Amino acid sequence: MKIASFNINGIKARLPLVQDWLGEAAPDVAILQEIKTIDETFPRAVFEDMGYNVETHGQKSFNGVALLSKLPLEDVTRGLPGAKGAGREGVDDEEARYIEATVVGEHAVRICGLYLPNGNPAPGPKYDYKLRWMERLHARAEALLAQEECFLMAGDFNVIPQAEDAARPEAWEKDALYLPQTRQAFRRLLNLGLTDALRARTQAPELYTFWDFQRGAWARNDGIRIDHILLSPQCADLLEDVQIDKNIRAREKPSDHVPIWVSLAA
DNA sequence: ATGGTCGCCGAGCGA
Repeated sequence: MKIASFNINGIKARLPLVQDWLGEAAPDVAILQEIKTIDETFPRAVFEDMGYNVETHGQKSFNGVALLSKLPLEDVTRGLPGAKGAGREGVDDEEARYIEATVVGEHAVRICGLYLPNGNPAPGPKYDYKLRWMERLHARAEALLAQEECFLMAGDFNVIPQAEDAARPEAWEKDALYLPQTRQAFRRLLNLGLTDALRARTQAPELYTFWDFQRGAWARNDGIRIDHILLSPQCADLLEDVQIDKNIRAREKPSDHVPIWVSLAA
């Protein structure tokens, strides 16, 4: 089972690219972030015509996540539990950043798609929200780990885990993506027993998933690795391959992120 | 130090 994550930075602007990529990469499951639209205007029929089941958790203009799957998406939940002032219709967050569903192939895999808050500027209320959100994600991971089943958390974590995950780490020292507290919260997630799929397979440097639109970052390969797929122990047992589709960044009208995917014996 | 670029939508914010 091939499972891919891609921050598309707006589905309206990215539809041709996403269609081309899905046709070529043919993931069984695609986890999308920053759809930047409401559920009603997400072009679900385009993906249904390509053989995908579609579940979205959108909002107007910002954020928004979606799951596409060739197999049925079961037990879909929207929103990360634990927000202060949780409320509307079972959704636990003002910002649409989290969706879960189960896909059943040879094994059942719980898919957790997430768009973690950027957190800049730090310090400040946005950084506080990011750290609280990471605590809530930690709690959700603990709850899922207690079930001892196969699950993965994938998406745009907005975390540069280590210096080798940035072309110029010194440029990020005061940034919410790389501050010590941010990286500690990410390590705490891994220390629960989750596996960073990419780092389980390679320690190679310069494996980036994001290049800023500004300053010719792509042309200079001034990238960072902030899109991650974390595997539960039962899921890590099934890991066959992990890759970053770097070539997608060189296309017409690219996103600033590229896809990352795992292949599981599931 | 600043500005540089995108996408959302139709001004300015978020990244």
